[in-house]
Amino acid sequence: MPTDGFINAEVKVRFAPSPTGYLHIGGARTALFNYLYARKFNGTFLLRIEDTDIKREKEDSIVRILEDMKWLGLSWDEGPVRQTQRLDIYKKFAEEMLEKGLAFKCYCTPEELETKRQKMKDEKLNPRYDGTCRHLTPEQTAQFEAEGRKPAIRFRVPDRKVTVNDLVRGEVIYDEDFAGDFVILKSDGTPSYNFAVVIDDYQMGVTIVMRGEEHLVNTPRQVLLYEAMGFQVPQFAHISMILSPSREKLSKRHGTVAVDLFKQEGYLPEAMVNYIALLGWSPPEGKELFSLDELIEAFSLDRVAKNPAVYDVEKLKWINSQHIQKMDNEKLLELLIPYLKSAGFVNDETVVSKRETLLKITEALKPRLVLLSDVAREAAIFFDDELHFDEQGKEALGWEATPAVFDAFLEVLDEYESLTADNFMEAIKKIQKKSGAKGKNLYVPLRAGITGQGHGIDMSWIMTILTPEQMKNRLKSAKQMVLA
RNA sequence: GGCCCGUUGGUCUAGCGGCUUAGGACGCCGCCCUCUCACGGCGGAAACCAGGGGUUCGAAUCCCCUACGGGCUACCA
Repeated sequence: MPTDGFINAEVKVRFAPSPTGYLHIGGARTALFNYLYARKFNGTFLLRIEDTDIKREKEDSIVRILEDMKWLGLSWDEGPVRQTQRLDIYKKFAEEMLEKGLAFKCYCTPEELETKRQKMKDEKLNPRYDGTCRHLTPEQTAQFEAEGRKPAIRFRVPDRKVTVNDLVRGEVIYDEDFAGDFVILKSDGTPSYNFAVVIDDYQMGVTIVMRGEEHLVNTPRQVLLYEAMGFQVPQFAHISMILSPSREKLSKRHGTVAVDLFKQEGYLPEAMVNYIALLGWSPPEGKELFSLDELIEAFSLDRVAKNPAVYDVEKLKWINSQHIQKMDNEKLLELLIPYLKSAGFVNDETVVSKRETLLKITEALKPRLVLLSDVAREAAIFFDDELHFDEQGKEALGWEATPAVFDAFLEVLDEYESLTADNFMEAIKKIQKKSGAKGKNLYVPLRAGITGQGHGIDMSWIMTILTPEQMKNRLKSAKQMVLA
């Protein structure tokens, strides 16, 4: 039995989404845990698409899910395998079960079943298949066939208790009557979910079935199928769900839940992965900031919580900002460029020609970025030469010391080709001496004069990144404001 | 209705019978750093461990009941 703590090359896990839309953070977490487990134990990570319900659209959805997984950095070793490409396999196994008497054909129509189900509900009975076709005579079968009815194939569910041993939840026992004979092959020849998973997980050699809690109750049915067919039963690990802040099942109504939308909003994949891991798994030590590789190292199934987690965007934001701060400037700038471009601050040419300046801006702004997209707002003072005054900036225009500071600043600026980390303090001192202002009375007018704002990043950054020419122009228009 | 799973500050969680006056993180508040904002550092408020019964010398931790939340009960996955 593979357990946490030693390397097992036989470990094989899988992520098996159904292509019903996009990858949301719950699915992403299931994928992540599988990925972490596979990597931790040198195992294999299989990706399988459960697309047997042909009524739903899926092509677009599959593409999106694969892209999201790649973006998160969750690489898989096998697949994607599509269940729709394996339909004859399921059919073959279903027929085999028929031959062995483990299953039977059921000619009941969906309408008939629905009527019966409703009736049972009304009589406060458990709505389940009543066994109508369990013991059909050859004559009855012939009769139905003659009517042109297409049969579904149902599993003859054995009448006994089933124990599921779950790596997260422990032993869960189900009574003998927990389920009626359920369909394994629909009348259109496609397999039902419970049947297809069992065949697939068995044939693909999956050793641990790690999935969402919504599948826990399906598990005894699957265990029965494994045993009926003589397959070795894998281990199971059911991960609790992720709930919205209103404690409901997550859906688009609760803000951003789709992975690709987080990407658009300016979250880092490593931050997403870090945050998602913390929902339902707790690190062995106090540490909470992890890279993917560190997660692989630290992950273990026995620290996965049983209770559902409510997702909280505030903590995600914090984690995102932390990952941004850790990133080196070169890499961060690359990620920022798309946002700078769409804000109209840079283009293909200036990205190259002004690279040094852009790197300085990146470094200056780094501590203030929560989302990558914040750069559009934060970097505006460097690219937009028109002053947009905020309340404090405007107020500073009226200060007594302001005109003198502006004039001193203009004069001093004439003395420099450019301001740098080395001569910046010297320039400030000169302005101070000429204007007679110091401290707040010096800095706030300086800041307001070239950015229009009363607060913001360190003046040393602003004055060394902007050119003297830019600053002079801005100061002049600020002077106009004072006079007006 | 039945069957399962869950319930520690607003949120994520630690805790797996005594180490607990219940620890950490986000958020919130205050102080420090500082021209300001952000970062960072320090400190604080915030949980009668869902409620009630047991078991035990001793329970957030074990058992039972109740409440609440969720899942499943399909020819959805």
